[in-house]
Amino acid sequence: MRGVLSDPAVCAEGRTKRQQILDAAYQVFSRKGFHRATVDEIVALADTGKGTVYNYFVNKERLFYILVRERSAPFEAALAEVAAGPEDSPTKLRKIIRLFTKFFVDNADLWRVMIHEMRGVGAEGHSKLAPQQREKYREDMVRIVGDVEKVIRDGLAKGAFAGCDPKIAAYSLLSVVLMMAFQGFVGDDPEAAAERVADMFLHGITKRDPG
Amino acid sequence: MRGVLSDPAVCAEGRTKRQQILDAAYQVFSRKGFHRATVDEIVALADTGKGTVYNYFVNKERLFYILVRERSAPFEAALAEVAAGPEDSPTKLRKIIRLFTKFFVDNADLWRVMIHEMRGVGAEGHSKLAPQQREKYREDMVRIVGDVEKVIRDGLAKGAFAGCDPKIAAYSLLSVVLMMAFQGFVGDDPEAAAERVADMFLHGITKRDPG
Amino acid sequence: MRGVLSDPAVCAEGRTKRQQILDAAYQVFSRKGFHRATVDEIVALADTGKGTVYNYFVNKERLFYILVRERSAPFEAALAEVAAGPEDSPTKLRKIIRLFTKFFVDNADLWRVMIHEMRGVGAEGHSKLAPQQREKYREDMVRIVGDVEKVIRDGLAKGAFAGCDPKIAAYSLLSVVLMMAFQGFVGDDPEAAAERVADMFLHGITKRDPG
Amino acid sequence: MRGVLSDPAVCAEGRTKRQQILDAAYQVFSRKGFHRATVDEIVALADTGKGTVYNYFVNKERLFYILVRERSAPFEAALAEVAAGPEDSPTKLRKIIRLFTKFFVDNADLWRVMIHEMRGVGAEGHSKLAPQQREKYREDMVRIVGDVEKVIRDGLAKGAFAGCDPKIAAYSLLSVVLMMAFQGFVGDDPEAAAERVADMFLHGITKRDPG
DNA sequence: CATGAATGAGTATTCATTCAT
DNA sequence: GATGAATGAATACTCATTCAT
Repeated sequence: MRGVLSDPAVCAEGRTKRQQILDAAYQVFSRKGFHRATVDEIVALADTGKGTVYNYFVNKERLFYILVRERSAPFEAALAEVAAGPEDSPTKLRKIIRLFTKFFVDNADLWRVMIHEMRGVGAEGHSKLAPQQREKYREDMVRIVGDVEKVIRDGLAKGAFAGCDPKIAAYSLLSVVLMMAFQGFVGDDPEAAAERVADMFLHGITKRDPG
Repeated sequence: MRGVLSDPAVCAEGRTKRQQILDAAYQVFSRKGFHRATVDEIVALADTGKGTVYNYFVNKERLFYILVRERSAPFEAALAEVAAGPEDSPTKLRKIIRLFTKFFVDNADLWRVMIHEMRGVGAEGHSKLAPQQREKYREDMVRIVGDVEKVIRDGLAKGAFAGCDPKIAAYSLLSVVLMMAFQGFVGDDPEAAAERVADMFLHGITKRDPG
Repeated sequence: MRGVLSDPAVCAEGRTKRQQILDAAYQVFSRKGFHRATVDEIVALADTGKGTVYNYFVNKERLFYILVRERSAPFEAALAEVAAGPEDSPTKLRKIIRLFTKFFVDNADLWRVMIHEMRGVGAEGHSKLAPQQREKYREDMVRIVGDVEKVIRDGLAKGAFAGCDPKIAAYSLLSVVLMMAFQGFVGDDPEAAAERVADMFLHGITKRDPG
Repeated sequence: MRGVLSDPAVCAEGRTKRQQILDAAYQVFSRKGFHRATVDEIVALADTGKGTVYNYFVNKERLFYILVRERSAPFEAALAEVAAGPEDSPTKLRKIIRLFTKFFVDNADLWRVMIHEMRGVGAEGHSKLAPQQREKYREDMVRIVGDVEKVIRDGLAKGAFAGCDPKIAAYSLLSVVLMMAFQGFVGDDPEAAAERVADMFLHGITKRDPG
């Protein structure tokens, strides 16, 4: 048997058809949203045939889901690692905000589409997505928010944080970073943007007495 | 001007056909989103004919826009009044958060759909909306966020707030309240929920020294 | 309200859109069978728009079913009338064979398609038809065959017939007449063809002693 | 000719790839009909590759035709033998009915599909089959029915039968046996079923005077 | 010969919009 | 103004067939 580099379906450019399709789908879904994205457009961008898409993905819906999951996986892993790490809670939270920010710089559009499609992370809603498919999104989402929530809950227990509901705080964090990326407020320096959000989040906007 | 009772197309129930359509559209758009909402369903709910919709609104897109605008108008007015009011900045901000929260309890779904359709408040995007239509949404949005931004900028100038970009802070506020409503975190007591957000927003989640 | 002649959807030619579609569907289904018949072709023949078909019929499957049912209804009624009539069994059977023959001269193709789609009158089968739809066909079929069966059973009880299973005989009758029509054996004189079948059916092909 | 064991593509189980495909095709075509049968399913059942099918058969249509022909060949031979045999006509006819019945117990589904595809044994029709392909089916069919027809014609000439058109009688016979098999009326005892059909066919259903 | 990844022509169905009444 | 029958452009998905390995 031949090595990976000459596996079937590996193109001259070294990307498999499957990857070409995912890359094209990323662009089209991000730009158009789920409904307005057409398989035809994805196919044209992927430089492949329509049937090929359906060889790799059972339907448009699954293509979208797998795209989101594959794009999110590295981020999810990094997030889990930080959440489980040894640092104190504020440090973890700053790291997490940096991770989120960097992730959303690339994936804000895709995520916004996903969140729209699942319509409120679990509520019965407006997308065509099969309920069982929506549940998968919800689970992925809950796992991510859950990591953040855990860090905040730890911080509350250890006296580093106070006066907030950890779940609400976690969702707030996510929504603010998502908004930042989405509005283009992150700009060229994600690190700086992350710091700004972290400061606001940790200390609020009220001026503190210097003394 | 003639009285309501002699207005054209005022029905027995005292609602004009136009209003019946808007009410039905609100329900359907909120529940289904823009794309999955069908004119047929709106018409069925409005207890009117399909053609009638097109007598009052040039197309589905404009119907949606006008719906959003009419629903937002009272809120916008109240917001502007508070923003222009005499109170100090933190008080204003708390009031604003309360207004937002109450508004979104009813309109979170509609707004989320709108924001999705305009895709990022101005960025070139995924909806079918004509660019000029999107620009209208953007203007409405900017006006609303602008009021909040002004209050924060005032607070910064007067030394009540510190260490934040007023525009980012304003958008953050909006995104957090929207998320709260959307996730069902507001519950039965919007006032309490608003206070929680205000506290988090003004003071952050870091534990302050009691001394 | 206006009379039937000026009802909406009544065309200049006096046929409703619905009827135009059914007429076109009859031709196309008869000529092409269910699968190879395309809605496009039906629409072209019916001189109407594609959407119009779906205003009147929920889908291609239901269009086919309703077509078969409406085409069969008068025949079914006549059959039931004869079956319930006062004549003796052989006379009834001859009348029934005449009815079948005349009916199949026009509808053999449609019926063959239907029988193929229901694949064996009830067995689990090869068509795409929803099981519940197939059950409807089966019921219609059983009702028709049942009328014939009853006549034969009566004849057996009254000593006019002998030596046959009434159900099998009924199905045999149907299959032979269907075959005759299908093979073009009926020709210009359905009455004569019916007599030929009736003779064969009543007396067999064995030569009887003249004495 | 080489022995079976050294034939190309003879598998461990002793069936050639070609035969595996035919066996699988028999099952799938019988169960699903021509259109709904997919090459994919046949391939899966045959435990072979998709391309292999096209090495042995030019296309799905020819695969179906060859399948029908190979399945029918032994039956055709036996039928011809009986038809050409020395017995008297009624005996031959009874034998033929037995042959038909036994054959259709296994092949009724396949035949019904074939007859549907050729749509009326020669009439211009609804399948995608090339006209020249349909002509082949017609020839096979005519040959089979022709044998039966000859036996009946002989019987008429020799005074054993009377009062029937031999062609119509032959087709009737075929259609009744096919129907019996298809409706599951044959049951566990094909011999008995054949006798029942033969009796009905030879003597009709009219009660004869015992005297 | 055997294989199965790639392909695209073909089809049912939806739904915003129009317009004659 | 009110209505709803008619329309057709748009779109996801299937599956027979090919061909490079």
